[in-house]
Amino acid sequence: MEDEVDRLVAAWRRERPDLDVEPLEVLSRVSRLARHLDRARRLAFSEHSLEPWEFDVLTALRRAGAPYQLSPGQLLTQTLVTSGTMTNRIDRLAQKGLVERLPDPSDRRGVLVRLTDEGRDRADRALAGLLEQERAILSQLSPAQRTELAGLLRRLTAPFDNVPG
Amino acid sequence: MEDEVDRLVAAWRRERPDLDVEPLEVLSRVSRLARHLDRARRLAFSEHSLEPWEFDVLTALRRAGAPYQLSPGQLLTQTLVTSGTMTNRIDRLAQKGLVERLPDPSDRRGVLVRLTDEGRDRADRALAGLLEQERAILSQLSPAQRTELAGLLRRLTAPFDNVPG
DNA sequence: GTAGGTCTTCTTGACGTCGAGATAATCCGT
DNA sequence: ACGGATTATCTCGACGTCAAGAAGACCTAC
Repeated sequence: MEDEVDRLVAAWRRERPDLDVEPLEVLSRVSRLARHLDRARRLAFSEHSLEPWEFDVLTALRRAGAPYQLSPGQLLTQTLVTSGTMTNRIDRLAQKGLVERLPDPSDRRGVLVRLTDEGRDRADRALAGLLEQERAILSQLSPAQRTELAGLLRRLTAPFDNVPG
Repeated sequence: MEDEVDRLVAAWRRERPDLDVEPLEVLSRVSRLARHLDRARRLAFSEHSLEPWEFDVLTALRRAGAPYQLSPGQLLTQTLVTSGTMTNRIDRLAQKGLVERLPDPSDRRGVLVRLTDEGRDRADRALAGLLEQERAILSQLSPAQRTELAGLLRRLTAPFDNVPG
């Protein structure tokens, strides 16, 4: 089955036969698939009245385990947004009663963000819905292919996740 | 080499052992990698004074081949943005002299967006830079692995690219 | 102890995107 | 021809993000 990237690559080979556009076969698919996934996630979360950005923050806290609290800085590395964005997200989640800000007892510069009970329930319910949807998308692949794909992607993400940048 | 998604999945297995979170091994990596790629692209394009969104529109037109023109609607399907966003993008690119709007001779509702000579040069130069950067990222994989990865990703993107949605 | 550098979080203003709706032209069945 | 449905593009207001920088707290070497 052909996709948009096949058409895109064919067009480049026609227009710029002097260039080797093979990298696009992988990385353009990654970017486009992520965009499609964003849209699908937005739809799936709307059943739980959650936005994708809310889900990202709430589940990061949920994963931390009891007492479900992390610093804004820790949330940054998990969600890949800037600090200004995170401040804003925490503000809005706190206003909705899904998280609360506490002073960090061991560092007076710092803050701890803690999930409320309602925040935890919302995160748990939305996660179940997301997994169901993702399984449907991945049904195009056999279990072995999914493992293979995850392994290849890890080789690309690891350098980003393990350097200072 | 471990990445953030390995840590994320391990955390879920600890906190929610009742759930099968295997889908995240693939799809969370796709989303996170796309985010890293966005940042890297922004950096690469800044050498050419181009924003990623400008690159996306200019290269779509460049790929179309002479006379380098497409309708706003055709640009939508290639760039995965909404129509309001595309109108705005065309406005700003036209103001910079990189594209121009022409009436569609065969449909008076329609418009054709055409690349100017400068727009074409900018697109060509930025593409070369992007490919160089992407090759560096993909150097983590052998040629055979890159082909394998592209094929697996195509199976996931094709359903999105080939349905009305 | 104290000065300089480094963290951590928050503030601010500009920017780009989205979603919903408006407008205008085209298509199609009768 | 005609009316209704459809299509193409644009308008507008709300929203979320970013980048840069500010303020305060911490740390280390002297």
